[in-house]
Amino acid sequence: MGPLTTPKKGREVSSVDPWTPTSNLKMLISAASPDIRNREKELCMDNDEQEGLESTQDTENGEESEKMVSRKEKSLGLLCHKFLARYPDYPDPALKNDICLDDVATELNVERRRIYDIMNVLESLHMVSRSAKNRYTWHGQTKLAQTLAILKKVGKDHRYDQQMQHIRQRLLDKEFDFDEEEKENEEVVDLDNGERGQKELFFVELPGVEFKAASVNSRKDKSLRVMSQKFVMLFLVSNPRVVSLDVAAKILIGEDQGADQDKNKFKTKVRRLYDIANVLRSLKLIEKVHVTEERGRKPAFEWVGPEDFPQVNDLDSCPSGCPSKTKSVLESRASVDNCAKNLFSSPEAKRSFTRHPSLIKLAKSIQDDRRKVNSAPSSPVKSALNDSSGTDFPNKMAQLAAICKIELDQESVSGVEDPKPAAAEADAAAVRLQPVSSSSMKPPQALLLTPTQEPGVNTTVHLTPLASKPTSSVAYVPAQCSPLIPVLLPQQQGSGSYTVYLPASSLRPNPLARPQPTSLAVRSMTFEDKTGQSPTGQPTAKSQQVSRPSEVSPLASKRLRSDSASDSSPSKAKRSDPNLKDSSPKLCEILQARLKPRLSNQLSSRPSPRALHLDPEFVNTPGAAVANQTLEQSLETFLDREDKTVNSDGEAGLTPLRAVHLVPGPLHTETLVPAGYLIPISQQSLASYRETQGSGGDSNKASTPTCSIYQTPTSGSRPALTQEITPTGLRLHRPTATQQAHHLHSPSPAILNFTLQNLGLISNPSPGNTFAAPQTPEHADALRSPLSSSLSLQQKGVVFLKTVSPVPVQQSLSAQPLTLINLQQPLMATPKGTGLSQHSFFNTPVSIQPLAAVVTTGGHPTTKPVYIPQRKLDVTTEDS
DNA sequence: ACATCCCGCCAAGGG
DNA sequence: CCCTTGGCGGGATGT
Repeated sequence: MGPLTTPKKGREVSSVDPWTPTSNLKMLISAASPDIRNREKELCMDNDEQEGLESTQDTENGEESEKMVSRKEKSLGLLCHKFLARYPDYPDPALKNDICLDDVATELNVERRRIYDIMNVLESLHMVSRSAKNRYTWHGQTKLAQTLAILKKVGKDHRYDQQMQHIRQRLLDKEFDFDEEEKENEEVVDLDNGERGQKELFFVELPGVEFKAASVNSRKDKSLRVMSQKFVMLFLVSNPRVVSLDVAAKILIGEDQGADQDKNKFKTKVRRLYDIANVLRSLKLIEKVHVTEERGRKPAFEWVGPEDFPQVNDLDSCPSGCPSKTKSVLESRASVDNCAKNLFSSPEAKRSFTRHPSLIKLAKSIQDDRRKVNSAPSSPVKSALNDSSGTDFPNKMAQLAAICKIELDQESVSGVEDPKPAAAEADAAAVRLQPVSSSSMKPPQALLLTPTQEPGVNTTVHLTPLASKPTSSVAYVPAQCSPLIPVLLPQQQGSGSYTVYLPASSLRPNPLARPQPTSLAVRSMTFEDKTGQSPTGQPTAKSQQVSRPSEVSPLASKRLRSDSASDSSPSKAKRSDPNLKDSSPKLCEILQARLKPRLSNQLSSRPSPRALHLDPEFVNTPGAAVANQTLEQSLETFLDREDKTVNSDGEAGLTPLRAVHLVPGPLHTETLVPAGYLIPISQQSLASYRETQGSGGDSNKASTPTCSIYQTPTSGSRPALTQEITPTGLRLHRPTATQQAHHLHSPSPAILNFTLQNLGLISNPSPGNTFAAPQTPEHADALRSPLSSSLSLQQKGVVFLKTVSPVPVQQSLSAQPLTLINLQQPLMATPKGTGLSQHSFFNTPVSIQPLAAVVTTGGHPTTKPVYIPQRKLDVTTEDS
């Protein structure tokens, strides 16, 4: 109820008044805290002295007074507020919102260096983009939803959630149980690591935003930018949207981290995280909180931004590429070129990607670290965290797949192809609709506000169909499920595609050595309610827990083995990488080619459609040597891999249940990803591939072309939500049923496939997501996998966030907490919620104690699985 | 004593 | 060579 109302309100409000964070800020600033005003005054002018002088004793001069100003007044967060106040949240695309660093620095009266810090994080969210030397272009939140969706997707692909779990566990273990379990875990982990070496990703770009300045290209991988994106990803993939500083730092350090340097590195990383966090706070995307464990409180941040968006799917929808496509063939071309450039620093790229110097540096450092860590043959690694090298590969593949999907969507849209099955259509519709519904979130509003842009473009074709069908209902649902469900991004400006740069860090197959636990260990958590309010009661959700190492280990080991077997060894992976590289460019071309005809007339404005960048290092990976394989081969490999992985997962037995029930055939469906790839193929010599795949991998695909595949995720996601709601035990059965029910419209095999995919997808989305990635080798999760989705849900459901602010969002519904929560969050995102929060925030200018957030998890009755929450976590706002 | 994180040195890269 | 970027870590400031 609360949630519902909230949303409505939010929407209403939004409808009435477009949500403009900036505007709100401005208003708040002007109206609210004097402190802020003072600061502004100081900045802007000199006005007089107002009370602001407080700190200063005498203040002879305004200047001096400023000097006296407490450090807080100079905080990056405050500076960022000031900066944000200067631009509209949703700038008119038509206008050129140019930002001159010099001017800003002067006006804000700060050193330039500080502006760079802000710009870097804003850039990581694509709120600005460097247009030229001293110049940035302001995008505001126009692309925020899309960006977040992508980041979430990428984060999941990289299994950040798992990594976090591992780290947390590790920390806990160390703290608690030092030895035994740890060792086991370590070993397991090690194995996993060996298999997967996870790669780090580099900067994720949006289609429309790409780096404009050539200069920029070279440094895309800069830490602040990338770190910021990673940091955000952590929030987006974690169940309770709470990320503790130490965990984040460890993950961001490069997974590896050796014990020794760690300390220094850790400190530095933490410093940067604070910098980033301050900006994100000013953006109202996160709030500071404290996680309380038995041991003590740890600083942490909670995501308070929009939640919803869909994953990659969004992109697809967004991609509406239509517009982009339309923009121009030229652009596409250009984009392609860019892609190529990005991907390959040098022409030689194929063979070995050249790294940018910076990259090299990173790689080195990373490698060094890893070496240290790994040096021990069986250095412990966290299974979850890392992924085997193979994993990395898959991740990349996934990214590519995502891109492909997007493109496919576009194609389908433009082309109208689609033999989609009804179900697929429905799903698609849902997805597409979502954007709108989702719009409850910012994005939608944005759309409303600025109809000009996106409007027509993207949706034209897509929307229509959707609308026709289930629109409202469908849309609605998604919204609820939002978290899991893929939502289309409202903003379609950008094409769906995004570029991901992978760092070389992952060079080693087993990158992660398990970090040694630092003093900071985090515990797994269960959230308890602190305030008595645990929401309505149900309360108990558990946060996740870590599966016990011992338990996991066996499975993990199994999994690993299976994976390895399936994977055909590292060599394969290596090969694939190269292939990918090759393929990616090709794909781009292909896509473009396809698009061109359709696009024929488009506005040239559209930048590149999408580019994928794989990390050069990728190439470097173990074998490094790479032969060029044809795209086809690469694709095939990729597909095979996925299949295998999938199978392996099944083998793992982790969650065979799901797979089995859902679909026998469907399993193949996983091919979703593959499908994406397939698409590209189709263009070239696609047909053959598809067939091959289809026959070999999935009959489904063949039957349901890309569209179905594409959609699948969406539909799947939804169902998953539902399922999740249900208790664990029931879940399995139920979910299926529900899903089916959802899909009832069209029982076609395609549907089944979708369901399967969905399951997989679902699993992915779910925090636990053990399952999600077909490829994931890991392990411990495996146990969870079946449950994982449920757990995650539970967790979600369980967790209640309370905001000090009136808004609220806290209610948790007993029945389907998740849904509610999701809604709420979105609501939060919605104007009202935000407004409130903002108010609070603003009121307390500098220090910000925005909302106190309390996360409580109840006991978590349901979790049967191994993953029982071991410890409690209390999150409290830190105001005090 | 510890958490935060500002400040600004200084290197890298581009022109 | 100069200027823009921005990594990085000392050490000040807040709690």
